[in-house]
Amino acid sequence: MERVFPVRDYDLDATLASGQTFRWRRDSAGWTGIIGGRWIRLQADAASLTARVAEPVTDWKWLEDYLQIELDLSSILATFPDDAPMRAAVAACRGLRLLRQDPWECLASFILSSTKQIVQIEQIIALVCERFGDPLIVPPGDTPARAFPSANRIVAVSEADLRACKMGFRAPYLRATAQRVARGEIDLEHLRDVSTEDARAALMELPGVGRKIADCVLLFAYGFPSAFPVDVWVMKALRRLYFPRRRPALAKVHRFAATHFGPNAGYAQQYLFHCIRTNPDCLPCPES
DNA sequence: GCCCAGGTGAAGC
DNA sequence: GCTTCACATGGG
Repeated sequence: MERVFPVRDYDLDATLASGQTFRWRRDSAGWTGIIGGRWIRLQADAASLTARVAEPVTDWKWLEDYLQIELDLSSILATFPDDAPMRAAVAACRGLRLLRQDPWECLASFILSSTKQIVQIEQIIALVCERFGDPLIVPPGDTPARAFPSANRIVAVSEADLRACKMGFRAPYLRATAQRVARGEIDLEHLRDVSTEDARAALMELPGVGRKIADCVLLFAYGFPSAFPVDVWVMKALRRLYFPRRRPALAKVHRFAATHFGPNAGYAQQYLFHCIRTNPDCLPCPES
């Protein structure tokens, strides 16, 4: 079954390969992934996205929500600061979008992300899904696919079996956080209804979740627009662009981000991240 | 061999 | 408050 969604300003490649999600695979047929337990293949054309699913669908809201198809990107970009770095970043990857992902998968994925390259994060998550995820229905002849394992499922896996997925010291963090979720000690759905600060504080109570990972989940799963994850790449970009010849403390960077990048600071952050990571020279260098 | 990767938590000051 | 360090594993 197939469905075409007209879109403007949608760079599917940049969106699915910008380190906000880790399970999509691209080949000649397009991008193949899993959303909410459904196998899906996406193909981008100049003015539309074509979605193919394995089973009939009547309501496509789950996909429109995930891809943020209805979002008017230009109104977001208009809130970015009008400075040379942001102009360069938007010029380099206009059409990059933020997805609206499942909170548990996003949280678990980013717990596994610490001090790992994106390729390795993808490998770890692929192993976890292959070994512990439920099989899904795929079109006849396509590669088998599995769901991202639930928190309950992760709890049932031994730490040794998790470590065997090459996640190293992150295994106890993932398992302990899964326990909190499985026991209902944190309600990930409820976080949709609270303030950014309260949601962040709740996430940071979880083992293995600090400010950076919390901000990733706030931004990529819940859509809190001011969440501003600062990893080594974003720090590198900010230092070069806005703090030349300095080494600002993290707290200072967050204060700067909150005032300088506006209400959609998180969106701006993703543009900076994707730009500097894909082409270190794409952002203007003030002096040097 | 080296340094680095979408970091966090504990210990020390 | 801040800095330093250990924590696994693999890429370049």
